[in-house]
Amino acid sequence: MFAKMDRIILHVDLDAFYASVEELRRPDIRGKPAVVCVYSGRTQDSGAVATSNYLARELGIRAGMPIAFAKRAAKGKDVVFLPVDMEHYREVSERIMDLLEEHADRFQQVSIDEAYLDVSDRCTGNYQCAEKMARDIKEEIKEHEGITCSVGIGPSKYVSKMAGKKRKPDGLTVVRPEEVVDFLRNLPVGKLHGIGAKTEEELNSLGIKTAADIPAYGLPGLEKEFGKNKASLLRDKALGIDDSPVEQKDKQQLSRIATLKEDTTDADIIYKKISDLCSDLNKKLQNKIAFRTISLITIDTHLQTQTRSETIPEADDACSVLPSYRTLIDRFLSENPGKMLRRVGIRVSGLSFKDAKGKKEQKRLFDY
DNA sequence: CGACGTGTAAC
DNA sequence: CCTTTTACACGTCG
Repeated sequence: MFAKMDRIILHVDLDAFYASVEELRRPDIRGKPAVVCVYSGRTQDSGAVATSNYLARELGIRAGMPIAFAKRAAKGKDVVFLPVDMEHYREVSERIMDLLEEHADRFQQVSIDEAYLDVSDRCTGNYQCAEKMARDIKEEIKEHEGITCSVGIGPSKYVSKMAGKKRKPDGLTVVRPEEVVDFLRNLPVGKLHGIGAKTEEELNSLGIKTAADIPAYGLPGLEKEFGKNKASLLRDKALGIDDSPVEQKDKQQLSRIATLKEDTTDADIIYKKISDLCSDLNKKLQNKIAFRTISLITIDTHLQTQTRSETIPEADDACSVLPSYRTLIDRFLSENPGKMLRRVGIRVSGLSFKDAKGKKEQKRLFDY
């Protein structure tokens, strides 16, 4: 009989990634707080913070914050503000991900700066081995690319992710299977990966403050509040239960969104922007990805998002479906008379991948 | 059930 | 005075 061995999974998170990469090529900003920004281009300083380095975080400057707020926090201090350069970060990321993949039996990149490595086979259940691997990986990335990362090790993706959050930057945290419940127990629910502001608020209002409070509340009670599905999800997060495999997933959708120079209700202005976004998306599609559903995304002056979508005969060229987008725009406008839009976007979904001969292929969507 | 729209979450 | 991209769950409608 072969008992199913416990898995060992590493979560690798590149520290303050965009900022770290900038510090590498801009030695002059080292030792200073640095803020990497997405400028929206409508006014000076309109836009949001993509990443800040740890010195900037000490000033309270965090990802997602409006640039104008960050500037206020930086007032009088020597803080460097830089625009994002995604192309460059993607190059660096790609090289690092290639390094990481070498160390894994199974590999899953989850974003530009994060990946899971299943090392169960090569470490045969030995956490010492996994820890050594993590140190080797950290050293290798430091040596080859000059940046630090934080690694979490645990028996599942979720636990490794939570472990990694414990010590940053340049951290290494191991949570063994028998330690999982204790490790999570006293964490505030909002700290659990997958529990955001809304759910945190809802849990708190029930008197549920820490992870341990969740199972203590009882599954039936949770189900009344959250429904069967989410209730069991919450309980699993509290107890560190996660069987999801480390595997590269196919993309389900691709989208592009942009901020308008000025708020508008004008179909022609919107159409023009949509047409730009289609051209941009085509660079990604490369005539290799076909789609069956298109969506128009709108964000109004109050930052409320709405979508209008339509399933169409399969297409592989975003620009070729511009007439359908025009229809969606007109539909949206007639259903929302006078609504001022701030941002507009497009999305294609129902994707399938085509090979060189234009034939449909099964997997491989994640390559693009 | 498939299509569509919204909400939540994470980066 | 607030970016961008993706995923997924869920409610609703026909």
